[in-house]
Amino acid sequence: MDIPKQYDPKACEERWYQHWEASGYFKADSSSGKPPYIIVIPPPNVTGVLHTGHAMFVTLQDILIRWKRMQGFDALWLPGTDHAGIATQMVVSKELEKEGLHRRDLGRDEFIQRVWEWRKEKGDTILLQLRRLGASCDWSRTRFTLDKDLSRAVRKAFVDLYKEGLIYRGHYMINWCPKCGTALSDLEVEHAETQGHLWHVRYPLQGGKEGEGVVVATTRPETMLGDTAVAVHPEDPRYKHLVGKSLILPIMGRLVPIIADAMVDRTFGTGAVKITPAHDPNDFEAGKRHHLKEIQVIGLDGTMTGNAGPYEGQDRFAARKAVVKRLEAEGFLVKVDGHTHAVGHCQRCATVVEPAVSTQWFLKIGPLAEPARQAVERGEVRIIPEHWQKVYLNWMKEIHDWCISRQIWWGHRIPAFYCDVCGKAAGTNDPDRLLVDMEDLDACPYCGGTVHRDPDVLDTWFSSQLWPFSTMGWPDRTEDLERYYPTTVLETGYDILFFWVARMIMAGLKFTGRAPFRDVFLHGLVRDAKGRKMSKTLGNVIDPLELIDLYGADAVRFTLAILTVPGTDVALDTKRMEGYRAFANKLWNAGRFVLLQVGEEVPARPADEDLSYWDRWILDECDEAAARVNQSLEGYKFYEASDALYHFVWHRFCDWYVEVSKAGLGKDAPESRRQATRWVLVHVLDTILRLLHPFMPFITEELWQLVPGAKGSLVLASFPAGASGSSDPERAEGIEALMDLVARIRNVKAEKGIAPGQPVDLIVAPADAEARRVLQDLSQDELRVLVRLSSLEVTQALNPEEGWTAGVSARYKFSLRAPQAAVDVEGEKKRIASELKKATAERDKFAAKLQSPSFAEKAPAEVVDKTRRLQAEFARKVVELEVALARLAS
RNA sequence: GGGCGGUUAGCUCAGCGGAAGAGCGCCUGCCUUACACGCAGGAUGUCGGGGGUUCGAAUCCCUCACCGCCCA
Repeated sequence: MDIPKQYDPKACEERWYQHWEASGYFKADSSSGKPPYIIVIPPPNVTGVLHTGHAMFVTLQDILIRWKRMQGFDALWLPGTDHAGIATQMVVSKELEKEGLHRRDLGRDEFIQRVWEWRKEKGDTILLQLRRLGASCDWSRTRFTLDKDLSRAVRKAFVDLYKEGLIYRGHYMINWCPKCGTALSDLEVEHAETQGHLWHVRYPLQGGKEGEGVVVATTRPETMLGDTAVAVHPEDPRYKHLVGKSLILPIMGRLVPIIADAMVDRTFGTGAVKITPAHDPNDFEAGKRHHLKEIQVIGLDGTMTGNAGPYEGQDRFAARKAVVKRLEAEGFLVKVDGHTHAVGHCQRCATVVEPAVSTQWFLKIGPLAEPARQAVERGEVRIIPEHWQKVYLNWMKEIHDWCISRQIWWGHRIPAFYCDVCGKAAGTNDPDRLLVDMEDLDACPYCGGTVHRDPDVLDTWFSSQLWPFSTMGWPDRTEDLERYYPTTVLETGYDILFFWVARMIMAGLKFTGRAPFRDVFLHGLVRDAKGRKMSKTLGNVIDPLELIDLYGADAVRFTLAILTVPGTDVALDTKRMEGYRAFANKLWNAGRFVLLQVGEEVPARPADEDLSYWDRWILDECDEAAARVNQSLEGYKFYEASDALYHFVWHRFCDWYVEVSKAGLGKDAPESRRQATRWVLVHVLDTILRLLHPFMPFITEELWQLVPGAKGSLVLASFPAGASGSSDPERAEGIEALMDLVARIRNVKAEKGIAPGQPVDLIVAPADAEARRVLQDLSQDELRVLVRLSSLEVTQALNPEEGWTAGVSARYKFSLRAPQAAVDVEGEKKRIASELKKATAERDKFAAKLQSPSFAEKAPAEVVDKTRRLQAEFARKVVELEVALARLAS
């Protein structure tokens, strides 16, 4: 067998992936009779590039899926992509710009054609990239949100909600992105604290004396051009007498009434607020209450309208400056304060969002939110980590209607029609709700006249909310829907809890009567090494494909998994990744060692009595590790599971058992001992590879194929269940005491400058009969391998002689001598004194505890016991170190 | 303004009622026949400040400070 010294990911990743996929291992099999375990993928946008967020979810979801598949579940991981309306339209528009074209130049149909072409080219690259990470998706079920079937689901959902009266159309205040040229939902607006100004402007009182008037404070002075009132609090003594009178609007010269409204916060600014119903959500409401006119002064393109008088055609921000300048020049500007406030920005293009009044489609959310709230409250849907549940419930309580229409072209076109003849209009004037249906209309169902279709498309998330069941064939009652819905786990980033998760729960309950998943696990966001958000402007974006090239997919996956601590964002440090590449290599070499020792023969299972003390110990540890992995994964504790594996493989198996096995494999060892050792090595390696496979699929498969007796693929091998608590605690303590002895001996050698390879003479005196048994009967050979010995003597008492150096460990004291090493008495004293100091501190700490009168009474017996044991152990150590020190001094 | 997190070794973070931990970094030795992507040894912490509950607090409660996120 020829195994290279270094693991080379490039040599096997692609090969194994192709083999797995071609063998159909990832396909769910509804006829298998196995219990199903289902995850639907958070569909990546077809905009095309794999980012660390994708790497994260692939890692976590693939771990779950592979783990459950190995456990014997009919595991289905359903993949797909999202058309991502605004984002994709933006990307393709930019492509067009390179050709000097605007989408309007092409027209709607041709533009959409171009997007489809683009999608065809890019849409599947992302799915290929997911494969590079090892994603074991059932690719035969790949879906796209604009597929015919999924589009039908979207239409069905829209039609049903419309017929039920939950979808309506109306003239309301919405968020408008002037750059994207579309309405946005509240969620698509990101608020950023911005250092701005609070301008105080005096509006003169009509018929008042010179200087008489009301001062209003505003952060957006350009909107004053559209003011139609000034509001004060009805109880405000400063302004009570003015209510009903009128003010002269500066620049425009228009009269605006002073109205009283309880919404006014008397403590903010001057206590008087200008009312601009067309450009502020609160003012819009106030305008409705007081029947005020809406004067639109800022157009949807972000420039001032004809209503803005002298500023018509100016950009909104230029107009702001100009207005302030003029107010100042004319003496209306009273003062300017610095003021930080939250400014809304478009999630997609970062443009400042404009509150605007516009006719849009809305989904009445209350009736959907209530059951969705209850489902989580009752625990039908579990959100993990738990604190997100509070966030969810909080949001559900304050949820408001959802603006679902978008003024773009790429997406699901709203199936609503308007009559050109009788004026019947879907959403607003359609008494029998005939103008929205599953089939397109050719003629008005009311008058037979010609109709035209709504040009708008739906918010992308409107289709995403149906994803767990539209991908399964809904609204048809397909086999897949019957078997694989509801799904088991929804795993995604917490940043789309509202956008996606909450809406899926609402839609799932509404359309299928069932919550779409049982568990929701929300992972943190991947940030850079310093914990900063990755952004193009910061230049700290990490490309997962580059990482895979550098470290291998397994190391990338393992890093992401072990960094996933519930509730915490992930700081991705490539230093860290180097460490897990080293881990992969460590595993590789452990495998190399075992395989080279064992050869191709399948070792026979040894009789129980042939197992050594160390054999039994590592088998116990192995069981414990397996149990811990299972338990941790059940609770979505990816960090715990990965850490348990890392620790077991490196610091139990490699550091100790592999070393110790060299004794069992030695030429002097009896054949039964060698047989047993070989079996244990193979058994533990096999278990490790199975346990690690969900985390590191490639390297584990590559190695496992070489394990004697391995049949088929590791993908379908059974996952070890392990057993916790079944191991022998006395043995574990015995081994630990030996490890401590070894560490102390190595320490003495290192401190004395004896090279690790230099053999020493050793005399060990165990502290008790058990310690003696463990060393003398059970571990002599092992000890010889762990520390190079030229001679070993186990005695009752140490008789110090010239040239020997003393050491004390937890259950053993010892003397060692290196033939050529000189004894440095002063250095020796220093070393022992420092050990003595530590031991004394420990002893006193426990003694103090025991001395507290109520400790023994109130603390549980095993705690008191343990404290006594530790106190005694350190007390003994102190005494022995003191003796050793005294000898040196004499 | 409302809510939610966080503050533990130089850095990134576990631990969440019973001996202060990991990885990386740092220091000192080693090519010891699986691995230098390695081996062995070592140093490093008033567990943000203050108060309380408890036999016992990094861990529970109160309070303050600072940092971050979400929602208005």
